[in-house]
Amino acid sequence: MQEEIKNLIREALKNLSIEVEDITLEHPADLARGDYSTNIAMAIAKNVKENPKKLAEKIVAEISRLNLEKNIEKVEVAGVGFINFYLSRKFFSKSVEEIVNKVESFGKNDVLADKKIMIEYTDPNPFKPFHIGHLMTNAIGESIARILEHSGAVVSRANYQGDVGLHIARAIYGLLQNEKLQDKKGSNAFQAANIGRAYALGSGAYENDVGGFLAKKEIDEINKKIYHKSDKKINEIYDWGFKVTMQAFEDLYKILGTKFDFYFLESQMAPIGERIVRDNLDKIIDSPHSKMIFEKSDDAIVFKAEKYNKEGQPKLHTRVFITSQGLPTYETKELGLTFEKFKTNPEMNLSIIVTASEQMDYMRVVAKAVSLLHPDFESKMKHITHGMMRLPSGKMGSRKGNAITGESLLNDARDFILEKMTDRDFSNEEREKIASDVGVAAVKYSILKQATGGDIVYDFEKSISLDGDSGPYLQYSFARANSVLEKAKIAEILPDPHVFPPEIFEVEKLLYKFPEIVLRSAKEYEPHYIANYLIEVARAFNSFYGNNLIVKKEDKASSYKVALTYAFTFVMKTGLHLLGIETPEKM
RNA sequence: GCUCUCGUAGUUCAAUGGAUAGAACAGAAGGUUUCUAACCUUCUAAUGUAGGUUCGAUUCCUACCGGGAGCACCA
Repeated sequence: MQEEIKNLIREALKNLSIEVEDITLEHPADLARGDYSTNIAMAIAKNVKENPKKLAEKIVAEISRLNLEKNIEKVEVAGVGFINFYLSRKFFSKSVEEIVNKVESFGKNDVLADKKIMIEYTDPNPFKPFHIGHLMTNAIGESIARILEHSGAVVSRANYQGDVGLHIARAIYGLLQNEKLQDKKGSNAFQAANIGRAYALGSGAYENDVGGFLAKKEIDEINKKIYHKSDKKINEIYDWGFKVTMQAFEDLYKILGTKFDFYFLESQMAPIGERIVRDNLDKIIDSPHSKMIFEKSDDAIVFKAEKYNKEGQPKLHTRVFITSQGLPTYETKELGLTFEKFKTNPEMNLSIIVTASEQMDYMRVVAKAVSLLHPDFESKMKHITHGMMRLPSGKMGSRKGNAITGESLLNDARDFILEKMTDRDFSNEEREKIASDVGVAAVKYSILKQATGGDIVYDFEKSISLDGDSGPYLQYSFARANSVLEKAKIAEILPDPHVFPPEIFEVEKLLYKFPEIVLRSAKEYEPHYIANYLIEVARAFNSFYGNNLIVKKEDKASSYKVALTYAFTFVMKTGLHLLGIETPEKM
């Protein structure tokens, strides 16, 4: 449609002997101002030395002369020189027909056809709680993965875990201090929660160790034992703790709707990265200034990235890759990880990492090192960052008063929804499943409704709120629409997009835009365009629902309204899927 | 100090350089013998400050003010 209108404009301009390179065509913010709009008259008015409004009128006259396509109802000049296009009733009924025929493939595009993309996200560490930041990364990563898939990409999901390091020593210290926490009965979540408590215990002991550094010393000792696997008892605890916390994460992924294809462990990436760093130590790379990548400095191996700073690009700084103790740092592991990803997937076109924005600066340094070592990779790496979950002061803690973890938040959301569902007639199993899906929707939506870059002020009450601008609102609209369709089946009213009524419903003016929205989300790696769009569509549908009786035998347009309702459910279902949100048929 | 980010209704968020800055929550007023009221309808209310570029700026540039993050052996 967009191209059709552009060609029409181009033709009209040609008749007026005006040449243009590019025509911008957009949707006016207000539906009352038409379905498409162009600013072309204003843009070229200066060059042609004509009043923009008069020019716009000439163009419109020309377009009208060209015989309007039957898809366009009318064209008019508005404001200071905009040309607005109003699409015809027929266009909208055809778009409803298209959606009904395509079902859930409506909205797909092929800009990334056959591209192989790996996306790494979530990255919780074994022995530590899955906190709300992981929830945030997971929601964003999963949604982007699905959006890219909808654009034709072959996506693999990767998770990267810190399976060695001080955090584990702290947890094991805690477990040794309080053996009750080593309870091996109960669910994975229960055991993992105990390990989380042990971690908090060990962490506190490590940091507040004023009495002669006993705890600190002991934890450092445990750390070495973990590294060398030299202590049988610690090995046993480690094996159990690793397994049970990783399994607890899996249980959460299942609830969240994520399935990873690759797991990378820090301990395995370390030697890979270390070899790369040591092999390139003091090596002069081929560059006009004969600069080195890795060099020694105060016994450590560092990368003085600031040497590569360029005007107009983010400033880089020095990072330590191998400590003076000879141990690889996070940067080296990340370097190893990057190379390992490309090695595992030689055909990979793009490697995406999703993390919090605090990691932005050193990831840039790592990326620079990678691209100096392997220039091919430079354009194939993308780091997507998101803000922090900030808590409004005085509102800490979950409903049960504990610290908020990802799991407690999801549980609280689910319980809150269960309370709301008392009047509905469901089996226990159904009820649990629906409450879980709606709870996940509430949390995910509150993360995905805003642009990924910024912080999110995390308000528990609001995040599980079901009103207005929320995930459950979207699901509710979907469930309602389904209910209408059930009724239509019973009444034997079949959908028919051809018998349309004269009036055009607002929801129709939104549904056909879905593919454009998906495309934009894919290009910008931004799920929130879809979230905002779905709210608009849901609102329009709820309004339609409120003002029309859809299933009504006597109404000739009933079968059209049923078709429109089907179209709405398909778009909503697909859109929510792209956000990583389930669509219960009933709620 | 340097770098990166962000400043929009009372609050939490939108707005590919365009028209009357859009929602939600909170507040005010209505709506249920009809398909799920987790809903609908109506009202009140905002671009940090000062310049610049432009026909036109919330958006781009500069300075300032204010919040957040990062800046050598933690991840």
